[in-house]
Amino acid sequence: MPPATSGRMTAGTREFSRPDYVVLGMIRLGARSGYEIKQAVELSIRFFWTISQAQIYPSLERLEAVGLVEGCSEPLGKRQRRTFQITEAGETALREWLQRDEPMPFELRDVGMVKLFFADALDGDEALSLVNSLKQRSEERVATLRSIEPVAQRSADEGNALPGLTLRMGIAFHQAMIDVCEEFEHEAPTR
Amino acid sequence: MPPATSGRMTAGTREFSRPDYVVLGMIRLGARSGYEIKQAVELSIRFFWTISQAQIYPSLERLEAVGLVEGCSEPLGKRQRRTFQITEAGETALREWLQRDEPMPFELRDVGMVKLFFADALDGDEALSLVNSLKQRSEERVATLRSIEPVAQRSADEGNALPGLTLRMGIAFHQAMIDVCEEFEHEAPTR
DNA sequence: TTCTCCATGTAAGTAGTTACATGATTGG
DNA sequence: CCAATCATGTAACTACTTACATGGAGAA
Repeated sequence: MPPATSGRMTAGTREFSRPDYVVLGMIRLGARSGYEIKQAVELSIRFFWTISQAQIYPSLERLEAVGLVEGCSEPLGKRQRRTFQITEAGETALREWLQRDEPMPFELRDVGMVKLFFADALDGDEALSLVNSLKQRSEERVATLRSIEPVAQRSADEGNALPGLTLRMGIAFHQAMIDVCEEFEHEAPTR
Repeated sequence: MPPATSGRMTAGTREFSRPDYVVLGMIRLGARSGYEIKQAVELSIRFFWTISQAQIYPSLERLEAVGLVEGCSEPLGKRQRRTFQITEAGETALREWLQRDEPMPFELRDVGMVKLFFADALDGDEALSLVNSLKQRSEERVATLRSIEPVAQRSADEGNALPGLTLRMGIAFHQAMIDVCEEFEHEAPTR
């Protein structure tokens, strides 16, 4: 098996890392500076992808070096600022990536579920309280996701419908977790 | 804000990392050697937690050093082998961790959803084919999870009911993703 | 003046991985 | 005898992260 680097390939096929494409995609959606890209990520895809500021600026350099984005110095007053636009080549590269047939691992890392898995070590009521805290966690998540819905609606009106779909997915699978928790709460006392 | 190390704390409260507790929990459930722990993880919690072999042996050393597990040399023939059992102190520490009120981040990292988020850059049919591949991915996942159900049933019969709950959650939220994909497939042509 | 926001850049650290090394055992 | 499995150990690396540094702008 070839080493599974999480993005780049040894050959020449896949020149950019996943974070690079995220940066590229956010520029396409209108984020101009590195700062705005970070903000855009926090406002939108943070529930299934994160990126730290420290990654963004080197990534922008790489993308600019190969001409997928075009940077230009646009200071606000004396405050330095580099803004970026996606190029034709950038659009093409992004679309190529979106259509590329590659493994898309669904990576979940959840201490909550791990605790639940081991929770037979607890007494019944203690386990129930863990289930309840998991349910609460998902309820809170559903609430914050629902509060984003108007934003997604606006972006849909502007021709970007798919962000709304990822939002629906987020809501749907936290709702699914809530349902399982509730089923258990009803079964549990009669065990 | 204190540095958010993903497990240990600077003070003395939380002496062990999350992987340490996973190792401890697996020993409690009957995994004896480091090798068996790795296998147990792959057979059970791998969909929401992973651990590499290289982490396990150092972790076992730490746990043994503080007396949460008791190791003993049990070679099979001339093949070296150290087996472990959980101690009273280990059981207590595990239960304390399970009940500990701490943040339980639900960390999802999914290129599939990222692609979907950006997929308005594609033509309608291209986007549909991405949605379809996401749907397929979840269908496959649901199928493999369903194939584990008998194993979970057996563990439930032996008094460990909660692993089955994590399994149901896994099935439920991949089913939820399938549902959203299908909704979209039905809406999309009429957009 | 002080706080928050805008904006960039980087050094140091961490948590994890892969890859490799070793070697016994079992089954075809 | 060869491949797969059991079993442990570790060095090198990767993909990030946090923390810190700098400084202008606007508002209270």
